[in-house]
Amino acid sequence: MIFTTKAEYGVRLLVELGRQERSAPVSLKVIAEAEALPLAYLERIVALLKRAGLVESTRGAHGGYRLARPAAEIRMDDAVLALEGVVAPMSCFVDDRVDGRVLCSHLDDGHHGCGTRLLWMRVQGGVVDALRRTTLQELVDFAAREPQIAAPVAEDGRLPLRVA
Amino acid sequence: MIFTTKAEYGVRLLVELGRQERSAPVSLKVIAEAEALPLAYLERIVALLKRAGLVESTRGAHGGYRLARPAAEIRMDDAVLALEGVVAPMSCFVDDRVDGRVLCSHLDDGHHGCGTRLLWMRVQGGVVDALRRTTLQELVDFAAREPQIAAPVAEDGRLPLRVA
DNA sequence: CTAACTCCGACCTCGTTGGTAGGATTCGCT
DNA sequence: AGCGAATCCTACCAACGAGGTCGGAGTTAG
Repeated sequence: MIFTTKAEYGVRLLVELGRQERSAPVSLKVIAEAEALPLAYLERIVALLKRAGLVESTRGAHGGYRLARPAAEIRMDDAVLALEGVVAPMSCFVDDRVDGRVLCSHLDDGHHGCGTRLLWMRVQGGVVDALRRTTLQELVDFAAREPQIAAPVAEDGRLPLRVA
Repeated sequence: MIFTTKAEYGVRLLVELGRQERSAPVSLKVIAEAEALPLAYLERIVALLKRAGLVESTRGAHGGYRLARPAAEIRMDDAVLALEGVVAPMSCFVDDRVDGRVLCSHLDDGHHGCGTRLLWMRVQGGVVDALRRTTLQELVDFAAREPQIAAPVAEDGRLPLRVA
């Protein structure tokens, strides 16, 4: 699998926040129940988003989180970067920010250059591209008009954050 | 990291085979030394390529491996599929071959559909696309005209498979 | 017959993933 | 003032997969 649950849960969390665009802050407890995710784990994940400036928090009673800026201005490459760290196809890919190029550390290991570099660069390009051209707003809209397969609302007592 | 060393080593191995297009079979030992990879581990990796029909083997003395078809006809999506198994961005992605669609298992978990599906589908599309439009031949050519950073030939006693 | 190979399965070690536990701290409310 | 709801923070932990080793058995040219 390419991404871990950090990305999965983190993006889900962002989508939930995106539905309540800029209203009162939403507590993690509510989100955890709505998405059926472990609260304690979510706490650690949302910390990543906060450090990246994608999310704001207010502490104390009736506190919670909300988006730091409109969903349309949150690109998913920022989100995933914050959640997963650098997205690279192989461990030998280091992004050296000096000249902005991504290079493969196998280059300097003696023999002919790493024959796989071209491939991994294309793959990484594909991923980064897909992430960058997707905004949180799109995901929110997409989730909203999702076809409901069955039993749309909570037969197990869970509450959707919002019905539509 | 997106891919494991299986993909890395496996593709490297294919590139090495690609350089000797259809000559006598090359033994793993030679490749292992040329690429500085563990022989025993390579054995298991090449088995994956063989099962996928990308590589042929001849046993016994002076045996070894060679490409089952011309490098230009080997697409990297086949290679990576053989090496890594299905490439999916998340564990919830199952590719059900009945109708050819890729779907997310979170769809049937009650509430509103998985808000992240659109994103992961785009990402997967980007990866698969990059893999499919890259042939082994391209990698062989690319590796051949690699700029040598320094000390091109073996100061540590390792032999390049071919000087080029 | 033996050296050089491919083939195969069991085993092992280490780091990461995905959590949990337990507590501070900060605030609204009464 | 004080309680409860929330964010914050660190430490801990079990399970799993990644990456690799080992030992051997089957095959074949010289």
